Amino acid sequence: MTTTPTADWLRLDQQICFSLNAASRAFGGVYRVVLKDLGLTYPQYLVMLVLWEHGDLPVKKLGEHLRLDSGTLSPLLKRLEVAGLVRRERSARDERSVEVRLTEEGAALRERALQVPRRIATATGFDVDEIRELRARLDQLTEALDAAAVEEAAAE
Amino acid sequence: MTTTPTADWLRLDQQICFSLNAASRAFGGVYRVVLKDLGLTYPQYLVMLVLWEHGDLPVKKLGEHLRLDSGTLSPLLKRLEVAGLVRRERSARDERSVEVRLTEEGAALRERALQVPRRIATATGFDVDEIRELRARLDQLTEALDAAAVEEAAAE
DNA sequence: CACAATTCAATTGCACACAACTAAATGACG
DNA sequence: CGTCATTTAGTTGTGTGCAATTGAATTGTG
Repeated sequence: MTTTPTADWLRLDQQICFSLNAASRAFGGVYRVVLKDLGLTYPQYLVMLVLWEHGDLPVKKLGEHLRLDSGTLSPLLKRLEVAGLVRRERSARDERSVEVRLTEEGAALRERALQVPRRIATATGFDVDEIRELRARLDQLTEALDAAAVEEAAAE
Repeated sequence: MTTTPTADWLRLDQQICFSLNAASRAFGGVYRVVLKDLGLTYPQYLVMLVLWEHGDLPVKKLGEHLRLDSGTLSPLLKRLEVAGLVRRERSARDERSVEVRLTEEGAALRERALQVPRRIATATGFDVDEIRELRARLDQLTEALDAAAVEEAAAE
């Protein structure tokens, strides 16, 4: 409705990306505290979530669920292996593929993790519906941004 | 309305943090493309935004605007200095402090950066009001999370 | 079967983010 | 004036995140 002067577009406090970035790091701070007893970082926790839900998976599939590539996952999985939570085994059927398997200890950790999402949800100060609403918005945003990134890259 | 079984809280697709993380990285992807001609990364762009808006600042103040500490800013500012966009000079009044100053080149870059926010805004697929709404939500979220992190940490 | 294209994980290099620590400078207080 | 707590950058170490490359294994095609 109001026309915005071009220079104002540069004002930091109008930058949606900055708010997103700040929220993302604020989440990181809460997760750091909450996950400390589990001995997990936030990305490691995400990997464990996927394994708990879907069972053993090759690295590739794991990456698809998390939108992460092997450059990120390889060292992360090695740390989880050192921690005794997963094993990595070459697939017999396809020697290129590496299966990530939960150990007993890794599977057992799930019990202690059950309380995490509720603690996080409480920390947001949002109720379930507000969280759902925000999630939908963010997913919509991600979809649009991914599409735009492809277009921008193609325009080079 | 519906009571959610505890186990479902662990389902990845319900994780607000995951959506936020995904959106944050999707933004990163668009910014990477858009900022490539400017020779800036996204965090470097944020630093330049602050300097363009507020003028020369000590590292400390810069960090307060961006919620970043010297461990992140020091190497980042060195890269901006190598790129010729800023100078870092010990304050005469307080030898502990380092003033970050825009060079001619750094100040000039602002002209080329003016188009960036609009390209980003277009990439989101949201109109101005939707962006404002989402920003408000995210800022509210960040505030709640920061407060919760302090409480959780204090509860140790 | 042979050979090119593809797939997949790992590695390398670069750039954050943040905790913990160091070191220098300042300021407050006795 | 001297001492000590505080402030401020910088450094180090760990852990992502991603682009680019490598190398091995597989698949598709003739």
